[in-house]
Amino acid sequence: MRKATNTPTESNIESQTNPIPKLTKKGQATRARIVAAAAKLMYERGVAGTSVEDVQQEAGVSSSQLYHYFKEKRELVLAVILFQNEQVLGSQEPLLSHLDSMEALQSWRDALVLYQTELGFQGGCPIGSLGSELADLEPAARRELAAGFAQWEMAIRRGLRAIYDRGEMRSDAQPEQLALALLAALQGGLLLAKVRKEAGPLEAGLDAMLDHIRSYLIETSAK
Amino acid sequence: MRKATNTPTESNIESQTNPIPKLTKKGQATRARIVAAAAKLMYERGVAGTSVEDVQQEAGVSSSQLYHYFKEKRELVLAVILFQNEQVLGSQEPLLSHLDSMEALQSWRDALVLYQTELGFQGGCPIGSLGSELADLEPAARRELAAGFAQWEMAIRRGLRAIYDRGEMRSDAQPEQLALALLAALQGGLLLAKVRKEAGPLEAGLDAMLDHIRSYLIETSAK
DNA sequence: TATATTTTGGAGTTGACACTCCAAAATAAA
DNA sequence: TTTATTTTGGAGTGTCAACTCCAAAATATA
Repeated sequence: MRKATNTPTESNIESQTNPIPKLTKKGQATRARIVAAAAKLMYERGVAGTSVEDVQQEAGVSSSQLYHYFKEKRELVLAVILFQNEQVLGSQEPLLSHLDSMEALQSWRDALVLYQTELGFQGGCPIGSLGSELADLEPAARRELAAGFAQWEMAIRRGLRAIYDRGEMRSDAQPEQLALALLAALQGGLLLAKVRKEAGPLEAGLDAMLDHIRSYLIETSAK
Repeated sequence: MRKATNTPTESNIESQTNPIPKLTKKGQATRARIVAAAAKLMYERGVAGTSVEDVQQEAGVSSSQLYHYFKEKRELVLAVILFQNEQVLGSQEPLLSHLDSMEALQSWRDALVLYQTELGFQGGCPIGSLGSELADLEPAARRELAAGFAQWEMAIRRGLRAIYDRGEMRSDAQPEQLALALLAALQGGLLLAKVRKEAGPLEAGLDAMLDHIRSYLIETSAK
């Protein structure tokens, strides 16, 4: 996205209200291919580092095709954000939907660390990276990214809340705060791991936060 | 930075080995003005979103001046990173160099939250933002950013270590891990706050981690 | 003061980028 | 089958980006 060039229309509401008005099965497939290609490239190179032409090549479509499905690059970026929101949340299922025990939290932590290690600590979190780049530049993008984080936070919160509601946590624990703190530690850990190219920060952040959560557990062996 | 255009030279070592070979007093001032201008713009718009021409205008210099002091944009970016490393660490002094009590940690936390609130949660951490954008694209930049984080981590670590060495922490505490975890929570909190435009995530992340550190304190009232 | 070096002005070059256009092919609707 | 709509190909277009060049002014050095 080139600074603030050619930006005649500031409107950005109508884009996601009716995202797919009338698309043939073939059309939907093409559109999906474009979004997936854009998501991949923007994850690897950032939004500004990915040209529309790059996306065309990666998806194997022509210029007119891309602009048939997306009015402008910004609209494609919004579609990519929705795509990544689904991907990130989806790829953590079913772990994410059952974070209602210390064992489940530990498994989730292990899976995250393992996955990032396999990736070589490249890319970090798709939502986090997009957030860092776009939050102050594209209000519409910021909103969607915040929604993605909120979904994520809620999934964690539900798990902690379940533990709390089962009476396994001291009453002075605040599952909501802990969930948000855990997400923050995760995001920070991912960022630091990406910059340092090592698992240490991610492990330290998550482990400390899990330890902290553990410290609120009641009796029944705080394993 | 435009994709991978005109990138004939991959060498990037000689740039910071001898950063300021022979510069007049006037020359140093001009160079400093350029770096400060670039740092400001890149913090606000990202590296890719800031053109060399933008920097020229902001600093009030001509094209030949900028390219007299910096061989290419990438070299300017490296200078900006060094600048931000100093700025970030420097702006937290003297708080950062005396994080050797819970009270000091709390004051530091309060200052961070207050500052971000005043900023309207824009920009986040200069090092973190640059890290997110550049870590996977510019190896030299990644190294400098990692060094900046390391300095930061060390400052925190020294504080926690002092508490530990005074015997005020349980012996099973790991000041090194806690320091890194605290930095992760801070970075994640900053990122989430930037995306959500509210202090909540930053407060939750830091408070949880400070609570966790507090839980290691021995007797002497865990205030 | 004389000479070497650094600093500056500003026009110019090359290429990439976001986006447009128009007609043809494919598909759906009637 | 006919007609309307969607999908596609591919060649533009204008702008802006990074970077170059050369000579003049300012400053340091001898």
